[in-house]
Formats: sequence, C-alpha cells, structure tokens
Amino acid sequence: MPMEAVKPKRRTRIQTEKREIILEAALEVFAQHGFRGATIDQIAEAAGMSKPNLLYYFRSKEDIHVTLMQRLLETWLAPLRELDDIGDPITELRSYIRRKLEMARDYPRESRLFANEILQGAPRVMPMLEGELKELVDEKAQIIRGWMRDGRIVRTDPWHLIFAIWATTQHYADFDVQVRAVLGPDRGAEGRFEDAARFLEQLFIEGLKPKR
Amino acid sequence: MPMEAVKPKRRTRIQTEKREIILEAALEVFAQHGFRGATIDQIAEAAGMSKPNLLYYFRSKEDIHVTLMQRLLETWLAPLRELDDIGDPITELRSYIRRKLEMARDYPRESRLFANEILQGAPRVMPMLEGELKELVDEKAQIIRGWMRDGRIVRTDPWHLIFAIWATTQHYADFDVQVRAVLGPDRGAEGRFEDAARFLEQLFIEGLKPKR
DNA sequence: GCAAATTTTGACCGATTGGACAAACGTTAG
DNA sequence: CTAACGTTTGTCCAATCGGTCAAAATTTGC
Repeated sequence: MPMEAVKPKRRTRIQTEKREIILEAALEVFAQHGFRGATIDQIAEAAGMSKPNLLYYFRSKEDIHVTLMQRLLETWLAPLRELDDIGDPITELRSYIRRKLEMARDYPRESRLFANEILQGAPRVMPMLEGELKELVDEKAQIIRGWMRDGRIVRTDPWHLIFAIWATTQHYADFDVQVRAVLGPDRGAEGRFEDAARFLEQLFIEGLKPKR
Repeated sequence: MPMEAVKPKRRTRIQTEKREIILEAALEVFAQHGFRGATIDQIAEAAGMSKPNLLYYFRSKEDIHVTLMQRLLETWLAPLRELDDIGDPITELRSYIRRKLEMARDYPRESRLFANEILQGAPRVMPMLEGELKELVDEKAQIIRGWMRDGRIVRTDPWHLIFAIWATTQHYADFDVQVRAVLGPDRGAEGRFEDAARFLEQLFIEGLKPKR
C-alpha cells in the first residue's frame, strides 16, 4: 500500500478564491474578537456570503482558525529566519528589529490574532511553539551567543533578548489603542512608528555595541 | 436637594464575602477566556455557587467585569505612581522595572485580563486610558525628561521608554506559555524570572547610564 | 423564639450559537 | 439538450448563552 500525500486537495478556481476571501475576513474578525468571541455569521458577512456557503468551503470555525494560524506562523517567523550568521551582528540585529516593527505596523491584525491565541494558553498552536518555534529560536540564539563570545556585541542572554525584541515591537500592534490613548492625537500613525523605531534602535543597538 | 453619595451601598457581611469570592473566580475565568469567551456558568462554578446565586450579587456579567477592571487599574498603576522625582534616577527606574516584573510574576492573571481588554480595543476602559492613565504617564514622562535634561540619564523618548518597560515586563505574564515553550523545562519559574530580571536590568539600566 | 430580611435554588425564557441538510441554482463537457 | 458536477441558499436543530422569577431555605434583629 503506497504512502500517498495525506490530502490530494484538488481545488477548483472558485474554491481557491473563496477560501482566500474567507481567510481574509476571518483574520479581521478573529483579530478583533478572539476565537470564542467571533461568530461564523460575522465572518460570513465580512466575506460577503451566507453562513452555509462559508461552511461549504471550511468544515468548521475551528478549521478556519487552524488554517489561519498555520499560514500566520510562517510569515510571522520570516524575519527571524533571515537573521544570518554572516554579516555584521549590529547590522543584522538592527534589520531584524526594523523588520519586526514594520510587521507590527503593516500587519497589526496578524499580531493581534497571534497574541489572542497565546493569551488563551495557545490551545491550538502549542505543538508549533514547542517544535518549530523553539528550534528556530534556539538556533538563532546560538548565533547571537557566538557573536557575544567573539566580543562583537555585549554579553547578555540571547533568548531574553529575542523576547524583548518581540515584546517591544509587537506592543505597538497589540496595545495600539493604549499607545494612541497615552500619546494623544498629536502625531499620526507614521510619527508614532518613526519615534518607536528611533527609540528601539537606541535601546537595543546602542546597548549592544561592545564597550570601547 | 442635597447631593448625596451616588450609592450608599449598604452591604451585609455575606455580601462582602461572596462578592470577593466571585471577583476572584471571575479574574481566573476572564483572564483565561476573555470577556466574551467567559460564561457566567464558568464563573459561578469556579466560585462554588449557582448561576442565579451569583447574579444575586452582581447584576450582570458586565457588572462583574467593570468592577474587576476598576480595582485592577488601581493596583496596576501603583508601581508607576511610586516613581519619584526625588532620589537617584537610575535607582528609581531600576526599582520601577523590578516592581513591574514582580507584578508580572505574582499577578499574571491581572496582567492577562488587562491585555485581553486592550487587545479587544479597550471597549470598557477607554475613558480611563485617555484620562487617568494618560495624565499619570505624562506626569512621569516629564520627570524622566527632566532627568535627561540634567544629563543624569541618556536622552531618549520618555513615553516610548515607559512603553518598552511595560511591554518587556508584561510579556512574561501575557506570553508565559510561549516563553515556557521556547525556554523548555530546564529552569523553573523562579529561574526564568531571575534571568529576565538580570537581562532587563542590563538592557535598560546599562543603556540609560550617562556616558562618561 | 419568631417575624422580617436576606440568601439560595430549580425551573424557565428568549436570543444566539455552530452546524446539518436537502433542495435549488449554476456551469460545463459531451 | 442534458447529465454530471460544483455552488448557493432557506430552513431547521440542539446546545448554550445571559438573565428572570417565585418559592424555598437560611440568617438576622429583637
């Protein structure tokens, strides 16, 4: 009995298109209300179709969420994957921080969707965190540790450094309404992110440069 | 017509006790599932009483949440309130960061409850963010800015500095399952927070000390 | 001890939820 | 044209939701 691909998943043109529309709508709704707070009706309306029609393309609400999270993790980890051993450590880290901040600015819904999932205890992505994510972080932490051993950046905990970069950048997406409420309407979104970029650059990069 | 207190709120001993039990249970449930994801039945069961009995002490689910958020904000902002103009800037900021990290360690449910509320767009606490919170942050940012003007710490954006301290410390409560998944079971909770404290001290404090 | 006040409960309600299903509607290959 | 296939819809359902209510059980003030 030959081992075939688990799912052939032959898809019509319409199926491909409609699934895409649904996922886009679901991202909007899930990011705003969380998994349990979101309803299939809301997603269906946002996608411009009836509920039974939506359930023709996805078997269940959970199915939509799982598909969404799988895709999300790929694009979400892309910046960290690009962190490279070759090249100047400071430049590499500066680029990573900048890319992460740009993602918080350009894909806030994705950030909030992810934050929601983790906040609820990651019931649907725990295996991915312990597998794929942990491996990637460990690998990159070793690279950073190497830089520290060579005295190219100051010595500190690479894992917590990565956590701090995640926390500070994603904060501008996840806690956006709080940031806006505190800063007031003086500066628009562009200004806020410019200021944030400057601040994070100073905080992390200046702090990491080897003394003398 | 004399202006009296808006609500006399004469409370029985039992009322005081039971309301406390309910709030404790609600904190647990709301922190894990968010407002919409939590059900009155869940809270009632966690509080060890029947649903109608719970609704005898709180008029509605919303009523519980509002009460919880009001109390939360007070204790949540306490560390920032303590940030004082007198005394050494470095010492003050070090204490603030340590206190915030301790709160993330000792009151993770409170942190997650707050994160949930902000993530959903702060529908029930927006006025408090734009009022009380903004005023407090602005006041403390001015103090920090004063320190910078006097050359006692390096010049940077005080508001974003506060955001960064919030983000990094609360990360250990809100994203706890992710942190644990990535770090693995090697070190217990104590070890994680020790490492985090050391890292954050280095990141913020070393970075803020005036050069030469 | 006892009446009044407070607390607790079981039964119930309308609204909303995720999802099922068959019938109807399109579309296209022969 | 028509049979086969893919798509869409209206209707329906059981479960769960937040919340009500009257009656029963308990506590409290005197």
